[in-house]
Amino acid sequence: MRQQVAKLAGVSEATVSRVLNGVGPVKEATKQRVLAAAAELGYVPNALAQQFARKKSGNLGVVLPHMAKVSLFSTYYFSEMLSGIGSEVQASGNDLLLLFREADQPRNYVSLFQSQKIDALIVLGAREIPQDRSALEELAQDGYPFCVLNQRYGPRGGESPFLTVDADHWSGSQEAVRHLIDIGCSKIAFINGPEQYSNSIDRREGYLSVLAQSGLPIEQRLMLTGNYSRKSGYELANDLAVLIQSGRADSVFAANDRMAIGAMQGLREHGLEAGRDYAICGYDDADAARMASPQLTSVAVPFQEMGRKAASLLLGGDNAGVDALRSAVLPVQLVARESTGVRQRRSK
Amino acid sequence: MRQQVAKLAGVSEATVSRVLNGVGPVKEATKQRVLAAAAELGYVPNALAQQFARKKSGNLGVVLPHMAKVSLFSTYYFSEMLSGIGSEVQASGNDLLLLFREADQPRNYVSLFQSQKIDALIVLGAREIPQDRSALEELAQDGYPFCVLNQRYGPRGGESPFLTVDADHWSGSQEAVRHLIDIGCSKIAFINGPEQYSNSIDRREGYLSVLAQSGLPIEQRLMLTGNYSRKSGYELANDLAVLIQSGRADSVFAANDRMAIGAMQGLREHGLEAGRDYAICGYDDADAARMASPQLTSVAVPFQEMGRKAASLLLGGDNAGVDALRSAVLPVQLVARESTGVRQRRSK
DNA sequence: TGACAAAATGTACGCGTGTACATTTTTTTT
DNA sequence: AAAAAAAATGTACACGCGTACATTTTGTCA
Repeated sequence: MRQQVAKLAGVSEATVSRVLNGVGPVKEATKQRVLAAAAELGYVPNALAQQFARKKSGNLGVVLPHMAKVSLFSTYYFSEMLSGIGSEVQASGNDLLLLFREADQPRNYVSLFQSQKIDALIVLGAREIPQDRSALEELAQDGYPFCVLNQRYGPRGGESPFLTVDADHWSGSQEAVRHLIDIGCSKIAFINGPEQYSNSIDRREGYLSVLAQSGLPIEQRLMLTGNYSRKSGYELANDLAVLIQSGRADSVFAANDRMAIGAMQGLREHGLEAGRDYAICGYDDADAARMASPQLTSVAVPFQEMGRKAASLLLGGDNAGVDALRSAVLPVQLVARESTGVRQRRSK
Repeated sequence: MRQQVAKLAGVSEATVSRVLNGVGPVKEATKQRVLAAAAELGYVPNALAQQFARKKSGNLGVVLPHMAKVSLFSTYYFSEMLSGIGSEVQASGNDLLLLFREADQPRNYVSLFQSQKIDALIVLGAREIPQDRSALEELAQDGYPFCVLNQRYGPRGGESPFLTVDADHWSGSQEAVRHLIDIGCSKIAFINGPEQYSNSIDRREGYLSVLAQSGLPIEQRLMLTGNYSRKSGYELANDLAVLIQSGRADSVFAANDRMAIGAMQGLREHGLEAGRDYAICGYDDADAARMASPQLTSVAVPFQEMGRKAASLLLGGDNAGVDALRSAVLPVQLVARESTGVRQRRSK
C-alpha cells in the first residue's frame, strides 16, 4: 500500500514516510507529489505498525475504579476529570486507553508499561491503602511516567513521592467554614468521607484550623463520617437532627455534595429545612448542587482543569508549578447559594 | 527477551509463543518449564508486536461527543453506558479506546479501522443529522463492525440500517403517561428534547399514543421542547406555570430528569409544588432523581446493560435477540416516587 | 520390531513501519 | 570550473511476534 503510493509519486517508500511524518529534508515539489498520491489512493498508515516501529503506543492510560452498580463516588467527579484528560490527549495527537480496576484484583500497572500498551498513566480514585501505595511505588521505582489525580501521598504542601495533581481542599474547606461563620454560624457539624482519601484529611484539617483561628471549640460529636454517598449523608441526618434540635449545631459542612444532599433530605424528614433551620455547605459543586432545593452552597473543584493538567504534564513537558515538589495543587472556589441563605438571582 | 525465556526453558521461541498463547499441542512438562522460565525472567510480551503480528489492536473504540464546559447531556447517561461497556471489554480481554468527537469536526470513523487502531466501534450520542448518518453509512458500506447506542436510525420496531442497541423509550413513555393518568391526571404537559435524537421521537409517540388510547385530547400548547438541560426545563417552567395555574395542565412528563428538575425549580418560584399542585415524571432515573425534592418519579433506563450488550455484540458473538432487525431494544421501567404523589419508604 | 500416524517441537519468514547509512543531486565556495 | 558542502533521496534492515511448514519425537498397531 505504501509501496503503491511511493510508485505513484515516483519516490521511494522512505520518502513517503518522511513526508507523512514531516521529518528530514524533503523538496517541496516531492512533498506535494507524495501527498497527492497518498490522497488519491486513500492511504492511511497502519497505526499498529507505526507503534511497533516507534516503540510507542501513543496511548495515555487512565485507570479508574470499577464501580459495579452503586458508585461510591459521584460519577460527576470522574466524568469531569476524564473530559479534561480527553481534551488534552486529543490536542496532543495521542489516544486515551481506559482501564478499569476491579476492587479486589491486584493492581498490575507495571505490566501495562512493560507490554508498551501505554506510554504514560493517570491514576484516578487512588487511596491511602497498602495496595495502592505499593503499586504506585513500584511504578516510581521503575521510573515510569505516571500521575496521581486528586490524591496526595506526601505531606500536604511538602514533597510528593509521586507526580500528583490535586486541588487545594484544605483552603477550600477553610473557605467553606469561614463562610458559615461569616453568616453567623458557630456550631458547625462536619460530615467527612473516609480518610483513606487524602482530601478527606485535608478537609478535616481545613475545618479544624478555621475553628481554631476563630476561637470556636472543637467538638468530636460534631464530626461525623460517611462514605461520600447520598445514602450515608441521609443516614447521618438522624444524628444531625438531634444536634441541631438540641441547639448543639447550627450548620453543616459536608465533604461532598451527595452527602450534603442526603443530609438535607434526611433533615427535612425531621422538619428541618436548609437555609432556614440550619445552613449547609457541600463540596465539589457538582451538577447536583444546582439541582438540589434549596440550591446547595458548595466549593467548586476544577476537575476538568485537573485532568487537563495531569495529561499535559505527562504528554507535553508542561512542568509549570510542579518541578520541585512533584505536585500541582489547583485552587478551588466557594459558590454561595440558598442553602447558606444566599438567594440566587433568577435565570441561572 | 523471549529468546532468553526460550533458552532458559530449553525450547525454541515458537514454543514459548505457543505456550503463552495456548495454541497448538504442547507437552505438559514443556509448558510448565516455559511458564516457570517466563515467570522467573518476568517476561511480559510486547503488546505492540503482538497486535502488529496479529493485525488486531484488541481495542474497542468508543466515540462520545466532547462536551466542552456545559454538557448538554447528563454525564450520568454516558458514565453508565461506559461502565457497562468497560465491564464487558475487560471480561473479553480487550481494551477500551476512548475517542472524543468535536462538535464541528468531521467524523472520520473509517480511518480508525483502516489504521487498525480499533477492531470495533461503539458510537454514543449520535443523532439524526446528515454528518452522523453519512459517517455511519460509510462504516456500514465498508462492512466494519460497529454499534450505535441509544439511537435508532431505522423505523421503530423495524429493520435497522446499522447494528443498534436502544431502550424501549416508546413503551417507557407510555408507562410514564399511563402512570400520570392512573393517579388522576388528564391534562399532561410534555417537555421533550430535540427530535434529532430518535428517543425524543419515541417519547413523543409514546406520549401521543397513550393520550389517544385514553381518549384524552392532544393539545399542541401542552407540548414543549427543551434541550435536555436543567436550564431549559427551568425556563420552560414559565410556560408551564401559566398552563397549570390556568387549569389547562395538571401534570408534566419530561423527557429526562434534568429538565424535570429544572421545571420543578422554576415552578416552585411560581409557588407551584410538585406532588401537591401538579404531578411530574422525569426520565432516565439518574442519581439526580433521588436527590431532587420531592424525589422524582422517573423511568429507569438500563444504561449499563445497554453498554454491556453493545460491547458483547461486537466482541463476543452474542447475537441474542438481534439477528434479523439488527437492533436490540431493552426494556425500561417506571419508578414511582414523591413527585407523582408516591411517598417513599424511609431508608432508601 | 518395523511401519506408520500423531504429537511435539524447531526453522524461517512476513507483518508495515521508521530510520541509519549510502548514494545521488543540488548548491555554494574557491 | 572544479571542489567541497549541503540537501535530497534511495537502500536495507530491525523491531518482536505469530504461524505455516519442515522436522523430530513419541505413540500405535500389526
